Amino acid sequence: MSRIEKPADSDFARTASGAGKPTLKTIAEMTGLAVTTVSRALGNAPQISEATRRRVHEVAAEIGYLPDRAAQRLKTGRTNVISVLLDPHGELLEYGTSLMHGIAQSLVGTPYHLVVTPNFIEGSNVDSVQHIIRNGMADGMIFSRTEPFDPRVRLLLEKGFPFVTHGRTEFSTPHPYVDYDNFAFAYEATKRLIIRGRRRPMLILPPRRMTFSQHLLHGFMTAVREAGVPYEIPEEINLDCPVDQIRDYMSRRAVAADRPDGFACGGEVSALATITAMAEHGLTLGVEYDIVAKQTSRLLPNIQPRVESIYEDLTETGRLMGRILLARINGDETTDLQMLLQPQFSFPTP
Amino acid sequence: MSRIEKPADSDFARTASGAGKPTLKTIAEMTGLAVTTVSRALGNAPQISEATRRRVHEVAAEIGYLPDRAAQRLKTGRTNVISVLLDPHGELLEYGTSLMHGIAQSLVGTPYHLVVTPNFIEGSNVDSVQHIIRNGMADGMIFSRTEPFDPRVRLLLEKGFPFVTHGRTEFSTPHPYVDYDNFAFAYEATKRLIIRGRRRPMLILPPRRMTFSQHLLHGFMTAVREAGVPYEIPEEINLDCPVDQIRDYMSRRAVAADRPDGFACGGEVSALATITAMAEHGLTLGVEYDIVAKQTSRLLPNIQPRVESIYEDLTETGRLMGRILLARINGDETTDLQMLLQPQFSFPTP
DNA sequence: GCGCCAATTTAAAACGTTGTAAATTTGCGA
DNA sequence: TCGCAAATTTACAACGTTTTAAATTGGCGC
Repeated sequence: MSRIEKPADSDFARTASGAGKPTLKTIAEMTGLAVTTVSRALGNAPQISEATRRRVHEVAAEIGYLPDRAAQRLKTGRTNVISVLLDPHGELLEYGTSLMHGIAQSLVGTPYHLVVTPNFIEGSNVDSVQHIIRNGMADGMIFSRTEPFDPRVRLLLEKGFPFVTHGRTEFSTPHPYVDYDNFAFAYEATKRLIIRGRRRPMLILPPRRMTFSQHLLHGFMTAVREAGVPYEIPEEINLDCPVDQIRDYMSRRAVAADRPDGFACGGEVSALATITAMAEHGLTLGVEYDIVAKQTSRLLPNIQPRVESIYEDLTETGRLMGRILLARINGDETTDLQMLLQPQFSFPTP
Repeated sequence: MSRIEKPADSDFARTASGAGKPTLKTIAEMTGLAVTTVSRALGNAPQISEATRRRVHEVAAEIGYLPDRAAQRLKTGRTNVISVLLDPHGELLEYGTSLMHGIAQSLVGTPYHLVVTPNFIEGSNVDSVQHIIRNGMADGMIFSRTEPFDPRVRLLLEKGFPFVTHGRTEFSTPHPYVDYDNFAFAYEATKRLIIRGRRRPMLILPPRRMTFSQHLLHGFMTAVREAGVPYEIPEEINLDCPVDQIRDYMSRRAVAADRPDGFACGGEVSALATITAMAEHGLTLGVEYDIVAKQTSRLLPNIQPRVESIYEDLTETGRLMGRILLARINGDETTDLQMLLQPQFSFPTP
């Protein structure tokens, strides 16, 4: 009994344009050379004569030859793949496709492809990493939102697998990362609030487990202590909370006797939620309170009321991450492997 | 010619970590079967006895065998790759990673990987498609923002290459798509503006060349004609324009004698820009004018002033696109290949 | 013209999988 | 016990590339 044939099985591979793709053999036949020679010529191996090297390249270009990824991968064990771990929170506003665009840009002109890997297993994102390493799914890996002792980083370091993180860790072994100076951001943001006369600043943090939460906290605390003002850091909410939850919390705080009058927001969403909550109680931005927010889109400067915003360029971040990862994969030790991007202030500090 | 028999010794198995990834040969040696048999057993081929089929599966599971993608791809010509064409405008707010998340979700549990392909060549996005088809880079393709006679679609249809678009075309040959009913959106949005007493609605369109621009226009015009009110459709700006350009335009229109008093916005950004521009001239949402906007994030309902918004679920869209594409690749003709998602109104039509 | 080393080119064997065709075993009736 | 088909397993050849080792060519001094 023959297997139940899939009806039409989109047999693209067998028909039409899928077939007849030029291979090394094609070029070999056209030039009268051996396949091996063609391979070496294209790989610019040293022992090939300049004449044949050039001829092979010419023919290859003419017929639009492109090496078969599968065959190369099978033979060499190199995948030419960069894996991006898709963040469960990436669906939210904060993380647009900017990072992805940046990474993709850095890969143009290289043989590397960008493969998006969702977290297969809920919660335990180490398993995705484990899976990729064990099964040789990629030559390098990129991910975000690191924790001080991020188990993913630990595993990758242990295995010696190339990677770059968006965010730092506290491992003693250094590893490649691109990060935003969240200390500087929080420090500057808070200082501006204070300079404007705000006397009870609030900082809205991301989930505590993430490294950059500490950096923000540190920056905020430094500014607050320098000024000697009281402050507030809500425990109940964080930047990953649903918008309405943040708004509700703010709404409750808005009516308290000791309500905060300045907000350092780590993202656009929390800023908007705050404005909304304040407005519900007749409080006006710039009058009863101020906000300084980090923005990753170009959105905030264009809404009313005007929020002071400090920009984080995620596209550039992605570009750098890609570049660093490629260098890392190529074993290039000369490139800087760690980058700390400075906040871009719309206005100079007063 | 007798093969050198290794006794089927369980110690032969390299159960431990690292170097040697298990292959069919590993399983063959462990079970004492031939590689071919193991392959068929794992593929649930009919002529394998139930006993061996089960045993092979057990061993495979035990050692965590996973077929080598490169080898499979090389042999079968199938790549197990879905290519997503990265939109040059995807970096903007409107298109978050929602679509990507949706697609990725639909691929979980399948052997398919999601490869993000940027437009290599500026402007001419047909070349990316051409490249993917010619070089067999993927088994299927997904992209957005179709035009009525989109050259990408034409090419893909011609070549018989599996794909799904986000957006429709006007080709007579039907092709798989998932689209949002932008006619319904624009019609409803405009009707609501009119019901609220607005007498000069404005519609902000995406670039005219895109199919859904026509749909929006049609929906808007239908509502406007039914009501017999004057209307306005700016030529100078579109949804892809930078935020400040939209804001400036709105600002100019706000002071005109015949200023529009109702806005049907195809996205969050244009809505915010409009609010800002109006506020500059002392015009208040809900008093001098109204907005009904399409939102793809959950942002708008949480800002102040309150914009009436109609939701488009891009994650669900991505999920559907993935599902349809997989069905298409498998030659499954039973699945609906075209889906038109209806707008989700926050409130029922009065 | 010969020998020999260097410069080129080449054949053959892999990488891990699947398809084809052939070989082996099994079951069962005569 | 044999024969013969059906059931099951198998060997072998690919897919397109790179690597290893071997073969061919060329140059040059004699």
